[in-house]
Amino acid sequence: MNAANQEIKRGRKYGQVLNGAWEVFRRDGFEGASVDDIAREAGVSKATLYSYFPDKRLLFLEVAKGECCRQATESSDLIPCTAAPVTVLTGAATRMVDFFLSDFGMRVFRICVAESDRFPELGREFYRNGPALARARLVDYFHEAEARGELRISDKDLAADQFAELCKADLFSRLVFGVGGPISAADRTRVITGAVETFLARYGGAG
Amino acid sequence: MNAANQEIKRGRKYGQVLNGAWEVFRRDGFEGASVDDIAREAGVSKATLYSYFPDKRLLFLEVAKGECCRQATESSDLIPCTAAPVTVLTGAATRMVDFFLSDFGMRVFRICVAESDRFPELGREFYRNGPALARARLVDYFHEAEARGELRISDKDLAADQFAELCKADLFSRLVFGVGGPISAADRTRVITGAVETFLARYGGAG
DNA sequence: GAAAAGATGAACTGCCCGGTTCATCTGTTG
DNA sequence: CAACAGATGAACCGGGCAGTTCATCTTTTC
Repeated sequence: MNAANQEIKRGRKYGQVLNGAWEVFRRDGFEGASVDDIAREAGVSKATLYSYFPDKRLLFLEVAKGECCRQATESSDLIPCTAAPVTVLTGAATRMVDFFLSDFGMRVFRICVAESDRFPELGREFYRNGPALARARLVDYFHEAEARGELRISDKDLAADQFAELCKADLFSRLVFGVGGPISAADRTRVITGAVETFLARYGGAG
Repeated sequence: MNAANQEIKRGRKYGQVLNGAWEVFRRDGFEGASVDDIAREAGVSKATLYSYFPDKRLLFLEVAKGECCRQATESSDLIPCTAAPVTVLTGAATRMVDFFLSDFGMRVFRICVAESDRFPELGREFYRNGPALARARLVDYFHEAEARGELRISDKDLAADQFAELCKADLFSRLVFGVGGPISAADRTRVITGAVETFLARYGGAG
């Protein structure tokens, strides 16, 4: 569709290469992944791989871009925003927690951080059609809810960011630093309800 | 003092090596740092370096451990906890934001994330004498403040985590994903006051 | 000042990896 | 069947890096 794709030859095994590359990249990161490993994982010869992609770096960018798009379209299912704020916010919090506790969310985050020097545009790309979308949707909802008198928020951008951060309480450190053992369903509901309660304590119209 | 230190020979240029290694590691990460670079940066021959440390991995662990300890002892200056909650919390928030916006905080975080596969114990070590200390101090303060009737918190651990997360709103994403340009003093105060206000809206005794 | 301990630097080994090449094989199309 | 494009794999190149070695130089110690 765009210029970047035109630079890259397509062929029968194009998809195989992308899938195998994503598998190895997310397992080993950019430096850790060897092109031989990728070719083996994709069930493709190294020569074939290099006939599609000029080098490892572009292959990585293509894979990451594809995954971000997939993620963006996948999570574009909206919420019914007319329900009570507790309901809407709990749903949003659940989806956010599910995401960054997911295998995918964690791996992408890891790679973004680890490769932020080599691929600064990668983090921006991921943010743009990931967290930024969620944030925009939240802000939209805040406007509607405020019009209905359900919420009262002066700095809606900050409120959205605060809500997202509240959803990470406890869980995020445990994941990133490997502390506190596996995360149970009870842990998740504790954090989610806590986030919603704290948020509504500040911004709830009935507060 | 402990077993690990006994395994490592000391010598005149021991400190030089550690300093140079830290410099290169925090600049280039673990994989990115070459032992030759470290030796050059430390003003020491490679042979000398290897006479102290059996391999690159142990050198890295020693450096990271030392930095974590230094950081832990450095930030052990307590807060006067009898002031009004707004004051105490604003002070705490400022210190937290300063930390994870600092060069050091960001680099250590990056390395922890990037090297979490190779060095899972590193993240735990960092958390133990970094965020965990701050959290414990906050929880202690919550107990005292609650006894004075200034705060009302049922789940104090969760509250401490929420407060820490609130301090990261907006700022964290911008740092990690390289979005939204440099962070101004106004950005910081906006987030800090917002965090304190939201926290007190939920847990403030006078709320 | 002499012996011992430590430091030097430069060369060297072995390994891994990114990228290239090429002769050969396979599948498709007319 | 013939022609052709794509796929193959194995060998190869060049470079970088971890780790070793060693003969020589410097510093400490007595």
